[in-house]
Amino acid sequence: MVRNYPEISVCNAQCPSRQVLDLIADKWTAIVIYCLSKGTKRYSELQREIGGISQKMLTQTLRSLERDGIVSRMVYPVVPPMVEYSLTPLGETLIEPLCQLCKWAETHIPEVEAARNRYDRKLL
Amino acid sequence: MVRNYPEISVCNAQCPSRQVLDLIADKWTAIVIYCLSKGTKRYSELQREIGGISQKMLTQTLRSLERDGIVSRMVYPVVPPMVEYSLTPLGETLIEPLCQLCKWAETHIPEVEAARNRYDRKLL
DNA sequence: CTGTATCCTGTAGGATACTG
DNA sequence: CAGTATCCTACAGGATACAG
Repeated sequence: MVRNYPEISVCNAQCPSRQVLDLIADKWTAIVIYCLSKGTKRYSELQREIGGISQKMLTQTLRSLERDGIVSRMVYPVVPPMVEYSLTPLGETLIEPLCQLCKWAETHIPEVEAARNRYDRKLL
Repeated sequence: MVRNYPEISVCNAQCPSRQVLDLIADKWTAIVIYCLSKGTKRYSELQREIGGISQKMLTQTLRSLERDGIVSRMVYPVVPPMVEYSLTPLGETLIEPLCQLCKWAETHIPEVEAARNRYDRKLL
């Protein structure tokens, strides 16, 4: 089945790409994917590696990503429970654009901070 | 001046790259930048092209981007007022990673929608 | 260990009206 | 035209406690 979209563009409010972008546009999604891009991780590993995330948000983010087919969840029937998370093939295709964004963030910190200081000083 | 960061990584809650990522991680920022990547635009043009954005959010997003040195604001002293927005050189460096993300969103809509349907059906 | 269930708060962000 | 100012609401997201 082929659906017919009025116009494929993030600028178009009706375009589903907006929903996809919305998914990325929360506090944790990008970071979780970034973390999983380095390989399969257990729940507790993710929690440990991602500084500041709450259980609720980690679970919620992972569920959402699972629903979207970006993350797969592997449950091992052992005691105590063990659950592994990894990126799906679809999820893998997100690594490059997302990592570029994270790299950008990591690389351009000083410039942004400088710009902010300049701007704030002007306002006085 | 060179600042010394404990560890440069988006996974680190103390890393300023988190702040930068937070900036992108709202509903409109990515879309506004995407729009400006196609050239200088007036306020009203942006509002017209970006479906669903309110005046408040457009102004707020633009101010924030200006503060971060990503967008520059050019005011022409005419009546009625005319204000042009464009990307700064720093802002230009964001185009590629951001556009890749938008492209991803536009390209992978069907897969994500399919995954969601699959997931939701399983839950019944 | 991997979650769920609640409660609670701040704030993102929409709607509307007004201004130089 | 390019914004402010205000009001209002939904919901993101943290803290805490509990469960299988």
